[in-house]
Amino acid sequence: MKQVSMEMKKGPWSSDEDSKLIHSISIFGQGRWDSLAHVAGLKRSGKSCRLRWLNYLRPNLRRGKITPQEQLLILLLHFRFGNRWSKIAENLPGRSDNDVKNYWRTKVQKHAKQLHCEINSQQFRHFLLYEWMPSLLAQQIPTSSSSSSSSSELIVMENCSPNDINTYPNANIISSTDSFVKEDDSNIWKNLSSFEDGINIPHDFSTPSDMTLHNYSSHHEDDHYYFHNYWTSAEMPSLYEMDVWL
DNA sequence: AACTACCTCAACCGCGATAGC
DNA sequence: AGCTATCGCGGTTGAGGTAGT
Repeated sequence: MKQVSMEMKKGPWSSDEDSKLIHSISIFGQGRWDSLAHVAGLKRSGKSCRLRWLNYLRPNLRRGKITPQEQLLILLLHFRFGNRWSKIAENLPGRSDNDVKNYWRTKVQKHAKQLHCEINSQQFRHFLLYEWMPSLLAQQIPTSSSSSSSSSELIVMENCSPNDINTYPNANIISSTDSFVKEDDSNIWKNLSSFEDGINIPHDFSTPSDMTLHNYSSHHEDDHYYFHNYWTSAEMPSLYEMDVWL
């Protein structure tokens, strides 16, 4: 029988409570949150402790405004995953699912409301693709000076055509929201296979004339360069990560 | 300066999934 | 197999801050 908790504290956390939780996690690690709350001497539910840790206390959390780059990624990933906030947050280092959810509710839903359209309507989708996302893209600042892990310069590809990827002979697609394989030459889009949401692309699919590849971020770790890109064509956005080692 | 409206975001709740007994 | 505890997720709320009047 589940013990009915007496005098469980709710509401904002004090710095003393934070310290106790951090100290306990440093000793016992994450998980078993109810017992963790107990050994920490906190009159909090395990649930509350878990939330406090994940959304506020854990290391490497990013604070402050969601950057245009992150906004773009949220919009793109929402096309793919819908309201699966934790899935979206996995792709935003240092951001919690709560951050993503809050952004969506306070900014995106509000905007849809102002436009008097449903958030999932074709009209709003069109607005996102052809107005909002391009405006976010325009706010991108090349990140070559922000790199910290290497002295090499970052390569930033902006608004290049799909085939420009072939200028990087060692480029491989390492993950993608769509499944496709880079060709040695010719048309890299040839092997675009299928979309999860049911729109099938035939294997002899050739690069459509209206396809545009956008780069919105790049970073590197050791010898690897990561490019996050998306392409737009026929109202179907896509997202992929390209790994280039030089 | 005081009031109000709006915004942000931390925290709670309910529920389904999973693990363990 | 069934029950209970725990975890994780998405939806929602509300306190505190800020901007506007």
